[in-house]
Amino acid sequence: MEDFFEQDPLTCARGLVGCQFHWHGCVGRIVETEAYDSVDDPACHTWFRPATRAFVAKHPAGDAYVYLNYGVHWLFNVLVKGGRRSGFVLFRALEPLGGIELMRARRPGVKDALLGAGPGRLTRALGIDGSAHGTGFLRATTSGIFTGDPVETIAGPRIGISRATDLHWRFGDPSSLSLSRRF
DNA sequence: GTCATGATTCAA
DNA sequence: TGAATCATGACA
Repeated sequence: MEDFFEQDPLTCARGLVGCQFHWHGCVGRIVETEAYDSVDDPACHTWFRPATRAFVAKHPAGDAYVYLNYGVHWLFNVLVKGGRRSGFVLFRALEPLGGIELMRARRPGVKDALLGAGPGRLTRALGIDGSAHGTGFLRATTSGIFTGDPVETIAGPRIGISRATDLHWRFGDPSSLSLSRRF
């Protein structure tokens, strides 16, 4: 699966929709992603953060890039490099498939379909925080990504960014009930 | 729909 | 020192 991330970010982001994301006892179906290009994408952290450019240079494809957004929520990305272009894929939403009890325990009172319906909710449901940053989670035994059944995947503008809003680099399964927002 | 929340990075 | 930031939940 590591060579999967040796493509361009758009191909990776689109191809991940419908895949299964395993994370230390929990499993979810990825239903929403976004692509970021490390070179000519003003919305990518590499555009304005030297530390992120260093991360791209030092880490292999498939390593996790995790950071705290708005001082409140951890966001989970995967490094893409080695193909025609490098960048990141942001995991924005997933449907719980396994280990749901663990997710519920982390988010008391939240409906199952909403446990992973957003990039911040996703990390909280899975228990992801800064300790996952820079790890090669694809090579671990209790985490990884596996192909699932093919699904319809559509594209739309990325969410929450102020630059390059014309690029339709958000991908998702429009039939999912666990999207962070409707397409 | 509005609004408060509040860590980290980086430039000034 | 301060501006910017790939969001969420509570409330009306």
